[in-house]
Amino acid sequence: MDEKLFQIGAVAERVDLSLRTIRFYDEAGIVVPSARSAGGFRLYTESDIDRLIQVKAMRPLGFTLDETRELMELRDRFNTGEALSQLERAVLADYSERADAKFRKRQRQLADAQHLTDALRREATAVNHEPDPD
Amino acid sequence: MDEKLFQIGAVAERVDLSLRTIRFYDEAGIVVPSARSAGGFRLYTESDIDRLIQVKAMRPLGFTLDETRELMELRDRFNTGEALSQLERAVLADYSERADAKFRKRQRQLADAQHLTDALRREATAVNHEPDPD
DNA sequence: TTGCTCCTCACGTCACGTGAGGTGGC
DNA sequence: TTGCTCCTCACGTCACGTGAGGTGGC
Repeated sequence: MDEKLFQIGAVAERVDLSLRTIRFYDEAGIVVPSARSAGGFRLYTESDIDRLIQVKAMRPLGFTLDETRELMELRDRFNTGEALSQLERAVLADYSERADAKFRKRQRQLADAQHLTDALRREATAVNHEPDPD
Repeated sequence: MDEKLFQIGAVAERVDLSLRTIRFYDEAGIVVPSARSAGGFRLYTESDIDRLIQVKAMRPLGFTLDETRELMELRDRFNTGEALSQLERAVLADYSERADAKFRKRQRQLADAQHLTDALRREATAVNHEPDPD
């Protein structure tokens, strides 16, 4: 295959995650690099990097890393054509519903945050058009 | 004034924050209840509750609690008609800009999360329409 | 008086941040 | 060989969660 491999620094820059976070995801078994150099450097393939991007995208949903790992494993097995048991399919469907619910919750929270930033902007604008107190 | 006062439990239910979080915001000086009962119970006014709602709305922006407290203090002083110094007005404007930037960042992150939930929904739907593996 | 609500420690947790000291590789 | 990149501990941090043991108030 002779696949292109990336060291952690290049990966961090591409996906915009800290080195610590990427190492942490390795330790937690969420995104384990496909290879290591002779000297022990983590070496990531394009598909490892895709996985990191997926995991990063999940973060706003507020799943724990344990949940994230379980979900990623199920999705991997589904996307590689592996057959899932009845239970596993139910678990996958449950994650999907919970993800939707969490997404809608974040959307509401972000709408509230927007109202706040709007109010803040009005205040900051107003205060800088007032006469100087000296 | 004879203002209506609320115990922490009623407040928690109204604003949908945990008792621990509300106590934590008190300890951190972010939302300190306007009164205590003779027995030491925290007693919140409507305006205390408004403050809690504002603080809650700020959370998705990812400011630290120290920053949140500083910003709330500046906003309070502005909204009660107090004059702000040149420096304070600049700080307020800076918070406003940072809040906008953080908001837009969260918006992008949430859009990424939506793509992920969409993909997940497709997978979960597909897997439950496949033939049973037994 | 009972029971539900609240109180203050104080330790635990989750997802990392931040050095400390040491090695790898173009 | 130099310097930049990476490594593994390991402790720190932020925003709370979670009991433990005790008191308040309709």
